[in-house]
Amino acid sequence: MFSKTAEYALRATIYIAQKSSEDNKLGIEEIAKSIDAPRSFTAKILQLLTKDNEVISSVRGPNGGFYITEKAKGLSIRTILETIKEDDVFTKCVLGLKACSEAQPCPMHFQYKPIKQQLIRLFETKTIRDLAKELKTGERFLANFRPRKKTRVTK
Amino acid sequence: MFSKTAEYALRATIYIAQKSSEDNKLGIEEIAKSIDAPRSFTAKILQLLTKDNEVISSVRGPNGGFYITEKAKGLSIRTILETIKEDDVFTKCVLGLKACSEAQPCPMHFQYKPIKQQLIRLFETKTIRDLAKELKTGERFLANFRPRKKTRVTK
DNA sequence: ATAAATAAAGACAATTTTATCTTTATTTAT
DNA sequence: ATAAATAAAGATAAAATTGTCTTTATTTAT
Repeated sequence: MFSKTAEYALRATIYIAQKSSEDNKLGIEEIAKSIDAPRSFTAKILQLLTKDNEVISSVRGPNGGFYITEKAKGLSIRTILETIKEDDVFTKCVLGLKACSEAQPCPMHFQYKPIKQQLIRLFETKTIRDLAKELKTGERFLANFRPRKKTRVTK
Repeated sequence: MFSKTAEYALRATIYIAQKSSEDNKLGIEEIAKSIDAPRSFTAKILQLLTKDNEVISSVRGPNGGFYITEKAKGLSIRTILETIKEDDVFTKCVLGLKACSEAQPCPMHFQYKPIKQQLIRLFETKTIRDLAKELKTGERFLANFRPRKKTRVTK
């Protein structure tokens, strides 16, 4: 569904939102490791998202790193995808027809329409904060490996 | 959502299903033109789909070309995508997490799940024949340009 | 002021996807 | 049998995506 770029962008953003704050910034090393993505590539993607500090904020130097403001946490997941220009799913025809429209629908158009609308609704409704919150409960995961079995506490 | 390969595969298959029969085969030239796809690339993709004549059938030589058997027209749209290995949408995690599962869900998992299921249902339910039929009514389009305005019949 | 730590920027490289071109094999019609 | 028409196969190339490395700019702590 999404490109690697989009996947890493989403994972990184959610991770940063969960773990960071203005006075607890995260380094690229930690971020990349935590979301199981290539370090330098992730850095490049974050550069896109830090343009004008719109989605992600960053500062350089010691104790620098990435974080997300409370305000930015209110942005929708779709916004992340729009920022990196990966929002084709929401706008394009399933069959890739430029001319596909309500007036000149492709054979999938009307059947796909309600699904697409749900997709849009989901990605527009869900905020960065929402996803970060879910993650915090420990019932959702970003790490790409099996969790260690809960060590049973023996008396 | 889909790669160019998948888009062309779907368009070509639907087109062939609508226009061809065992004794009216279509040449690659016509197919590519009709679905607005690069000729040689489309040929390559059709090669994948004609493997074992499973989805699309072909014969070489004069009056040769591509067609789809009545039996194959009963195949689902998902089958086309599976044949060319473009069915990630139906199987992979939205965030690209290999470890994502019911037991270790990503933050999007449960919200995305019903949408994914509808997607699967749509692509598994719809057959090649269904889409070809819709196309035949003239109320659906594959061509990627605006239709000429209906010439008004004057007395 | 200097050194250290960090992200940003830029150049490059590898891989995958998309696309084209040429040659070969097959089939049909003559 | 031969020529013509077609798809199949293979080789190559262009473009896009994914990934890495090096240098630069910025910030902080000393």
